[in-house]
Amino acid sequence: MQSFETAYGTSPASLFQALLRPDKSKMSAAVQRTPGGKPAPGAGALLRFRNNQMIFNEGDEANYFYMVVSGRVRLCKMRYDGRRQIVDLMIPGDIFGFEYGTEHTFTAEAIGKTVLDSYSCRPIERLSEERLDVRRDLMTMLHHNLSSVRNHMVLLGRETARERVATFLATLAIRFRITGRGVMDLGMGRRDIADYLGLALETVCRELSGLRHAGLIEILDHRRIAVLDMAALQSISEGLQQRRPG
Amino acid sequence: MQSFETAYGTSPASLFQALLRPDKSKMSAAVQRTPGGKPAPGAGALLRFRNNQMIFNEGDEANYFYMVVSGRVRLCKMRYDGRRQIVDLMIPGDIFGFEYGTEHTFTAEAIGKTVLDSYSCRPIERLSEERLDVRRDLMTMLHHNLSSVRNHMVLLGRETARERVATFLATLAIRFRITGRGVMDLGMGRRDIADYLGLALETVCRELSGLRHAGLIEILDHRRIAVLDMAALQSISEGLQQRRPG
DNA sequence: CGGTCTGTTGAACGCGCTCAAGACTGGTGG
DNA sequence: CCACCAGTCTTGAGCGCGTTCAACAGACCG
Repeated sequence: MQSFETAYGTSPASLFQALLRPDKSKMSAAVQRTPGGKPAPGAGALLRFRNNQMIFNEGDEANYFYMVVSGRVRLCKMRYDGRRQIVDLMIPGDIFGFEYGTEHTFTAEAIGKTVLDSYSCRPIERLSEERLDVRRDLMTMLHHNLSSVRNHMVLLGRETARERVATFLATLAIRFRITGRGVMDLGMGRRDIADYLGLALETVCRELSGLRHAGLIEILDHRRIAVLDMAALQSISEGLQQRRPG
Repeated sequence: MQSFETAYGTSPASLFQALLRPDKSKMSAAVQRTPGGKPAPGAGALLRFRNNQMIFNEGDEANYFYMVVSGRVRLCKMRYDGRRQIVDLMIPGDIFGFEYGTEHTFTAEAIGKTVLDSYSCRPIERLSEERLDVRRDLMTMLHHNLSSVRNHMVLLGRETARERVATFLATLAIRFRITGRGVMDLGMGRRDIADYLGLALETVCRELSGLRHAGLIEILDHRRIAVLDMAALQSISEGLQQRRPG
């Protein structure tokens, strides 16, 4: 079974291993990594956030970017009437908030108790002007973000509720390096899942119950879910399950 | 009234004016621009596409990128069962297909008769290693794409059908530099609009009819729409119209 | 142990979808 | 030039998925 303490996101962290290499880096805020690969506080300032605490707001000046050490972070867009869309979810190891422009284009909030490593944007911008590999990593990170966000657009535009929840679970499992069976800590409530998947909170509950009754998952407690049949989850996620008979 | 011949996309074209500056550029494939700002064929190879013709497929090796000279291009993702989500729409002046990675992460297809200017990726990658301003423009373009795609996620996840169609029209009008009243050529059919907005084709028809009956637009023919009340369109787009009484 | 927040389940509604028919458009060949 | 035809658009009718509203159960925390 996967340990949550050592689990961390695929996305930009691995890319940034080179970027933030302490030995070669001239940047003072270099990230130190423990042998196990677990993200650990580096020379950047460690910040602690409580549940639902705002990290930065859409429109704020972008002077810092962050790496998740523990907890979860939601990147979201709000509308005046309270409707909310989570555009990305950050898990330990993920990096967010780096803008080449001047201000943040989304709001970032902590989900649960969250620890972040924060870095000033300027040094890395300067570094990227000196070093080719740093530039490549920044570009790769941006492209990776763009690609994953586009995949999520297909989910929001063209998937059924059941498919969305299955995709969410399968994708999260992969990010946590769970291949077959395994337990994972969602680290967030139904409200956040719903706003990420573009569904009502109650629909998320119902679909999770449905997947449980189908024997694909087990709901250990509100936050922790055991994946029992990853293949079936992925099958539903890809729409191979009873859609359009014939 | 806006002339379609001189209209071109806001997004990356203006950013790339500096990038592809012919005088300073060492790249042979420099874009020449007419005084009016209209995108014109440069030293890049001119390619002509017929309606629905594939430009490149998801997974294809990414050796070229393109600028739209005339026509429209859809960037889309397909699912096995035929469901389709258009992740971005390109209008004249827009640039697409530049990947810092190795392969394209989406499919590109021409909508209607379309002319593209094509450029090899390598020269610009080399150029970006020499010139700071080129790097900045590439980064800015990527960030712009990321930001606009995230805005579209809010539409797909949290907007009503009426709001989506109003947002579509208002956004397109702005891209065509229409401020108050004006006529614009959508350049695409209802099917494409539907797949861009995550709706059924019939729903797009109904909502367009609704906006017409409300006096906000006029449908001149299948492709051309006159915007009569831009403010009202934007008001609906932002959800300020009768949602949640009280 | 009480209070509040979160999750679950049921019932009913309604938005947007599906299915279907008809109108319109644009392109083609006689 | 017009007749034809295929493709696209429009509108109607009915349905169903996911939402809303509501009640209750469970979990967490002081």
